[in-house]
Amino acid sequence: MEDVAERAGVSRALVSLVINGSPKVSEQKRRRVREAARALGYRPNLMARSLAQQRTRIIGVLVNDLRNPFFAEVVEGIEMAAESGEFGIVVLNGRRDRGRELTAVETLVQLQVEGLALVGAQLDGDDLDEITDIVPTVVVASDLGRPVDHSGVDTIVTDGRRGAEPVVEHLAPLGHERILHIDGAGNASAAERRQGYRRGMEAAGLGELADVRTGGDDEAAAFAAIDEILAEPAPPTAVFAFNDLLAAGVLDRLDDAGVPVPGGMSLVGFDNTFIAALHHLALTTVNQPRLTMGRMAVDALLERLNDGRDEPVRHTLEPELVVRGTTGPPPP
Amino acid sequence: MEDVAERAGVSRALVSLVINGSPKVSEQKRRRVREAARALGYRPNLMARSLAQQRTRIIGVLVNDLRNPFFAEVVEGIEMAAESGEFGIVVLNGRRDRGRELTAVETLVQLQVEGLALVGAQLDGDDLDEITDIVPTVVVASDLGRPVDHSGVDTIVTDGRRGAEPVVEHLAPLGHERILHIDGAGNASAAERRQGYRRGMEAAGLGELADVRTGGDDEAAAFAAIDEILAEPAPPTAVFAFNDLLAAGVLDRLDDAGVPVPGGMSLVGFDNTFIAALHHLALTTVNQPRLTMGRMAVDALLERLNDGRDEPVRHTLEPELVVRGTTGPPPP
DNA sequence: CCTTTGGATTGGAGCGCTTCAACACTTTAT
DNA sequence: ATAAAGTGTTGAAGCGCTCCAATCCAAAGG
Repeated sequence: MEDVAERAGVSRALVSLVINGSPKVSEQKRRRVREAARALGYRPNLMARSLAQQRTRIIGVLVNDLRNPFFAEVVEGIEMAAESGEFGIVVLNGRRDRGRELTAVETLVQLQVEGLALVGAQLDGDDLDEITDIVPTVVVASDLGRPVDHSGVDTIVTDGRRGAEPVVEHLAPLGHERILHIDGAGNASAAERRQGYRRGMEAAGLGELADVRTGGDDEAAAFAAIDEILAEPAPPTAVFAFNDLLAAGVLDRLDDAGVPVPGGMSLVGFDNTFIAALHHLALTTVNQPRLTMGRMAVDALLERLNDGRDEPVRHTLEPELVVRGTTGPPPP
Repeated sequence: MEDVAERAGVSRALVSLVINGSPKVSEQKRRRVREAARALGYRPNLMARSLAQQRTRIIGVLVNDLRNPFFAEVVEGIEMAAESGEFGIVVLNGRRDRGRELTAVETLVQLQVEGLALVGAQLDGDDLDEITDIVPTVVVASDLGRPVDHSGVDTIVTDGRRGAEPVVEHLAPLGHERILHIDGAGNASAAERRQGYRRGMEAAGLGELADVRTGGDDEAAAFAAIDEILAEPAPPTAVFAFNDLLAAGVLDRLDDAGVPVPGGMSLVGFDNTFIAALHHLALTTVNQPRLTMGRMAVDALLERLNDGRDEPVRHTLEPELVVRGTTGPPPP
């Protein structure tokens, strides 16, 4: 910067003004500075700038698992919204590991992010308590494992219960009674989806038959559960999986076992990722408005940052059942 | 930091030493400082630290499209390798837009990243020329559209030609002659894969029948091409798509048109993403060692950063044909 | 007892930028 | 003519940290 100033024959302060597009710089000097900067290949140091400016214009994003297309798309929504709000984002990948999530949040805070978006993170209220005093936080989730209750935290959730109930309401009238749920294990969104399933079963008068097996959040996590139920005397006629990835795993396993879908078994996923839409899977699933979730998350943060809002908001989005080809009447 | 120092009854310099784990601090003061820091909820400011230290320990990653599982996994490989090298990564998403890629690189440079990894980026030599003088760069690609030739740039590529040729070598013996390639359009990796296809066709004595249609890099990009060829008098009996996503789109469209796969048409993808492995697709495809590519990219950067290497390296990985269920003999 | 040694601690300069008050110079009002 | 009010421009302080050289202190050596 020194060099640029010298070459343009002005002070460092003026260079700064030019770079930040200040209106009160004469056209002449502006040109001189611009040219000097280009000639020298000058690039402002973002670290120094942030330090001096006491702001970074960065939103930190912690995401549960980038390999899951669902999260990738939420992040994309966040990115787009942040961009139009003149913010950048830094994405850190928790890779399903709570410990990693913790250090990731720590890193983001130390990076001085101005807002924090937790996408499907496993962290709970206690972990966040300290953080949210420092930086506005928004939790984006399919639903909340343990409800967050802190005035510094906004939440954007799709109502997992109201997403899961319709699944049962769709299956029961088709004639299914033994409907199994393979859950998301410790996943943040698992609990509420489980609960929705249970309520749905009860509402359909199938409360006694409700059955939940432990799954996880990727293809492989379903294998054990499927092998297990197929070996049972009265296997379920329908499976409701925690998410699309898991459902894809179920589908594979059923295929291996020669069970036709939906002829021999109906199957429902969750998230409505592009995988579910592939005709060869044609997975019945529950849609979540991913891009919208991302946008709302950023909006919530910007309201705090720009407009000074300081009471929390809770946005709940309605998930929506998308019926495709993996559900039908149970086998006779 | 001032506060911590005061509370612990030491100087700021000592606090710094404790935080950076310097060995020459008495156990007593170390404890005092640690405790004061905890009590005050002190968090070092990464920006200030980087500025003073003149290094960031950050590797910048520019990725073509995070929604594509292929790239997501390469990034995951990069992340893991960076982590074990004590580096953090900042991932920016080009979202298939060259302009965005350009600004993203600019941002990363201004962020003072110590290394730059371009994953499937569309930028070419000219764009990089200026950058690579400043920061060690590694290009990770399925292959190189235009070969990069700059002493500051390392490359990790899978040989697209040697990935594409075997596809033809697999299809031709099955009896296919009219083998179509739907390409990646302007995508960085498209050219070489196209070339591999052409050579394969020629080697199989089918040079005359080589036919390339414009595609892209996601599901939708294939629709036009498929509709087109299905309307022709002598449609191909096999399609080799630029990548798995594209292949999935082809599969969908063939499904719509009632063309059985592989009965009526054989289909091959590229990348061997988890989508291809789903039994219901069971897509024949070409594997690329994604995690390895990511790791090698970081290794290349670290060699420059830590060991001072300054000649470029070119690593070429061998892609591998994975035969699944979407290829078979052509219809009679 | 004084000097030496070496480990522990500290003051202060400096990293590259922003920003504010002060200044110099023009223009307009009086 | 002088004062007032703008414009442009600049010097210098400060952002939160690191790190070097200098200092301090206690133990060891003479």
